[in-house]
This record gives sequence, C-alpha cells and structure tokens, in this order.
Amino acid sequence: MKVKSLVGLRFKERPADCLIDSHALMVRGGYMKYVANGIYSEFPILRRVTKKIEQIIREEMDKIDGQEVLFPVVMPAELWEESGRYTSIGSELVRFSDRNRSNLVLGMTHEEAAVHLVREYGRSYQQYPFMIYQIQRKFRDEARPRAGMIRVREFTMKDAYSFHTSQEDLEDYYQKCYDAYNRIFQRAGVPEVVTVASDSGMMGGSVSHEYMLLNEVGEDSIVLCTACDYRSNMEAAKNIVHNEPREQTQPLECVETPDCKTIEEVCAFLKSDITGSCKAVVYQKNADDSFVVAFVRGDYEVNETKLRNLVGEEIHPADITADAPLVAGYIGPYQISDQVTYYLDLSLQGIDSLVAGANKEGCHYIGLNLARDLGQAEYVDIAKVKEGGICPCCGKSALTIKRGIEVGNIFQLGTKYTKSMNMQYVDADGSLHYPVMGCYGIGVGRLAASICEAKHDEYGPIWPISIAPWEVHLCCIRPDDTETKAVADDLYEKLQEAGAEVIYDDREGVRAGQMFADADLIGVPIRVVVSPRNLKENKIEVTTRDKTVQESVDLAAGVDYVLGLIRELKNIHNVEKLN
RNA sequence: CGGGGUGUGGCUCAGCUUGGCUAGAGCGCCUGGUUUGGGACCAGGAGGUCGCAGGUUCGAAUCCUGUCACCCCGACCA
Repeated sequence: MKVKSLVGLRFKERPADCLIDSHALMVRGGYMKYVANGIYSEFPILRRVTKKIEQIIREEMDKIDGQEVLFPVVMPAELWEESGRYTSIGSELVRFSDRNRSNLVLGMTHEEAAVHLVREYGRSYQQYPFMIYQIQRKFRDEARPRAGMIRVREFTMKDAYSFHTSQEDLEDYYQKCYDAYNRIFQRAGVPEVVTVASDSGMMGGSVSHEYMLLNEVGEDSIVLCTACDYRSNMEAAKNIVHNEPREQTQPLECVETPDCKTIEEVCAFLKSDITGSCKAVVYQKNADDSFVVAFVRGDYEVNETKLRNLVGEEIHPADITADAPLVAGYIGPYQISDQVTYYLDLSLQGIDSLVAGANKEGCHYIGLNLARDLGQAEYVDIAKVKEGGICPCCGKSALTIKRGIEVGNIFQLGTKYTKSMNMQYVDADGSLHYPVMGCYGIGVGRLAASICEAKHDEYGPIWPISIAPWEVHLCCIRPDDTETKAVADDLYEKLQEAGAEVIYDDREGVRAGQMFADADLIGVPIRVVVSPRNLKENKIEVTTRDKTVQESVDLAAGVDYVLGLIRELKNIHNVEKLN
C-alpha cells in the first residue's frame, strides 16, 4: 500500500470535540469519520486494525472449539418477546416496524438469536457442549455516547454463546474462555488487561467477569487489592467496615440544626466527627415512585448497583417534593415515615451514638443508638468501597481504586434464556432438561480505541505489531532522486515478497517532516527511511515507533534486518512461547 | 430526561457586547515556480444560503422567538 493512495485525510489540528487523545488521534490520522451521534465509519487504516483484532479473536475462539456463525442484525419482536426482553429492556433497544407493521428490533445482543439458531440442533445431550460465536455489528441506543470509539451506539462485537448439560461443564468451559480471553488481550498487545468480578446486571446469571484495561479515561471504577489478587468492579465490590466502640452510649436527644442540610454542615455545626453520623440518600422506585432511603455512615457513598440488587427493581435518585413523606435534609432512620422503605448500611453497625436526621425540619438527633432505638436493626451492604478500605479477600486495609475501560466480559447465564425460550434436550435417561448457557463478549472497536488510548504519544498511536495496520512504514525521502527511489522501490518489493506488510511513502514534493509526522500518526511499529543522505554511506535507517530501536543498517542487510525485527516484535506478544 | 456550553468554507477559530460597504485569518485543497531529514516559501485560485425557521429593522452572522444538531456534567447502560 502506498501512502499516496491511502484513502483518508490526515490533519494537524486537534478536533475541538475530542476530549481524549485516542479519539483526537484517530480522527486526525484519518482512521475514522463521524457520521452521527455515536456512529462512525472506519477508514482503511482503522479497518486494518480492527480486522487484525478480529482475526486474533477468531483464532482463539476456534481454539476452544468455537464455531463461527452469523446472526441477523434485524430480528422480529416475537423472538424478544419469548425471552421477555422486548418489554424489560428500555429505549436502548431500538424497536421499529416494517411495511407490514411487523415489529422488529435492532440486535443489541444475540442470546435470543443464539437460542433460536440451535434450539432444534440441541435436542440431544449427545450434541453438547458446543459454542457458537459471531463478529458483527450491534446497535444500542445509548443515552450518551462519548469518547470517540470507546462508547458508541453502533459497534462491532464478538459475542459467543456456549451450551452445556450441567453447571459443572459450564464452569469448566467458562475457565477455558477466561484463559482464551487473556490470550486474546496478550496477543493484541495489552497483557495489562485485568479481570474483575462484576455485577451481572440485566444479563442475569450468577458469575461474571469483566476484562478491564486500566486507564484514566475509563468509565468504570475498579477496586484492586495491593496485598492480594482481589479485583472487582466497584459496582460489585463488597464493602467491609469494622466500627470500633468509641463512645459511651448516650441518651437520644433532638437538637436544632438550622439550615444544616448536608451531613458535612451538620457535623460542622455540632462539632462532631463525620464517621459518627448517619447520611440519608433517597431514591424512588421507577415502578411507583415510592421512596427508598439508603442510610450510610456519613463518610461513605451509596453504591447504587448493590442497592438496586437489594431492592430488586429499578430505582432512580429521588425528587423530594413538598408533599413527600420525607423532610429533605433532615432524614433519619428513627421515626421515619412507614411509607418509605429504608436500608441501613453495614458501616452503621456497632456505632453506639449517631448523629442522624430527626425527620423534622431543622432538627437532628444526637445519641442515636440503632440497636436500642430502632428495636431490631438489620444491616446490609450498600456502600461504595473507599480507597484504603478492607479487602474482602485477605482482610488487609489495602484496597485501591482505579479507572478502567471494559473491553470484554464473560457471563455464566444459567438457564434464563433456554427456559424462557423453551430450549430442551433429551438426556441419556430420556428426561428433558434445559441447557445451561454462558456468553462471552468483546468490543472490537472499543478495544482498538482503548489500545490507542493506552499506547500513544503526542504524535500518534504506537500500535503493537500484532494489530498495527502495517508492520513496516517505508519512507522514501527525495523520491525525485532516481537512485534513492530505485532503492526504496526495491526494498518495497523485497519486503512484500518476504511476506511483510508494508506501507510505502514515496510521495513527491512532500518534505521529510511531513512524511515522519504522517508515519507517527499511522503508528506502524517499524520505520525504514531511505534517503540520499543515508545512501551515501550505503545505509538505510531502521527505527521503531517507540524508539527502542534506532539503527543505521547496511543496505545489503536491510531486508533481513527488518524481517528479523518483525519476528522479534511479534514474539513479544506470542502467547505460545510465553506459555 | 435534567443542568451547562457551542453551531461562521474540509479543519481550528475571529467577528456578535454596541446591527451598517463585497464576512475574515491560519491550516488544508487546486495551479505555477523556488525548495527538500521533523508538518517550507512566493505568486495566483477554488470553496460560505454565518445550523434551520420565523420576527424586529431601511439594513441581521450580530437583536428577539422558536426549533434542530453536537459537546460536557449528571441520570441511564451486557
């Protein structure tokens, strides 16, 4: 491929809308073009990157006996009605109708299609286990796409579905997939991707893991233990609090706290420690707007995912109107209206004397003892883990919180879909059973963008060779010089004949500076420069994009040197060798 | 859906407060020339319904109303 004819515009200025570097670089480098909110087209450079990622995924899926299939993008509503998700999923699922007024949906995930495809095939236990996967476009009408390709509405995803005759077999396969995913990320040049325990969300199922590329621009908070291997998404992280007894039990007393609406204001006013206070965070159930109050120790935040799971239905932050059975700013667990459901967080357990709202305008209680004053008090885990918190695995106060981009996930689904869609197999003894499912996803475009985000400098991406659009970027400085051009052309031919993927810049009238800037933006790992200056010494210049190699090589040895370098760079991510 | 912001050649932006000649600059693009190792220089050129609709006015990129789109924060989220 010649740079001269590479379709896509590169430009110097950073587009105003690009908040994160990977987005800016991929737009500036002619990788992608904005089409509509959360929708992009891929130019050839990016398409080459995503194709390579897809190929790595394909190979690893095939290694664990996956079989590639293709589901439709458009599906009839009936299919989604079978699983119940036609109604249970919100506006993220695009629904529309065709000319016959049949209701259709755009595929945002394909559990329904997968079950539909193999419902008949999987009638006998002898067919199990099996796994099918596809690499295909999905559309999710996300509320707020952002950060370029990191969060979009239309995207390419590899989604895999495995079917088993027992939970044990699923767990066995789940582990194989877990390992395959690690190989994929290693081969794609990001071995630093970590797995974390996650909340299964609307997917249902019990066990699930997310693969996170730790990065500042990530949307997820990841809880990591610096003392052991514990890793979890914040949403699923268990919070452990040990409250030491520290005060004598005091009598319950109502005090005036005028204009103190936040817990900080109350504690400052009463000159009390925030860790001895009880904070109320109010939500409403989506279904009937009834109030749900979460009480946590003043210095903690509510983990809405854990709360949502506990409540068992969708909730949203409350709008406390004048006629609500709550006094905003003065809400406490003691004598709270019986029209509200409330939960006490574990962080409140064992505190003998609390400061808490009195459910009266301008008043708080001091000396509240939950065990004594509430009769029976039940404590649940609904608070967010804090930096330095106690690890639920090793018990040390060694938790740290980082940001991560979710590049993949795996779920043990159980029989949610096979049951609802009535997929059964006949067992050896003639009895009927629902197969157990697992599902496994990787966002291809998001992975490409994440890798760019993790590996770039101010000039452009630094692609790992395994997913780089090309392996070698050949620059011919001064192609108007016939000798230089002849040497460069020859190198281009020979490298390609030897199987190297080469992008060749032989543009006339383009100065060296621009060639280099373009090469930086394309981010190819090996750069070969042919110029009159080098040829005087009968040399060519070979450098790597990350500057770890900067060699002047004899022209005669040039091809072999470059081929050797390609092999060397490829070995870095060669999983077979590392394992 | 709530809050904030922005819409002016392909890109980055100025002009708007205080309405007034033919709407500007840099980058990019086209032609010719001089150049040639980190985004060159000279000369010439193409490219705009100033997001859209309505209103005020002798006159609107500029003021008013509405509307749409996008960006950011939040909500939401396999």
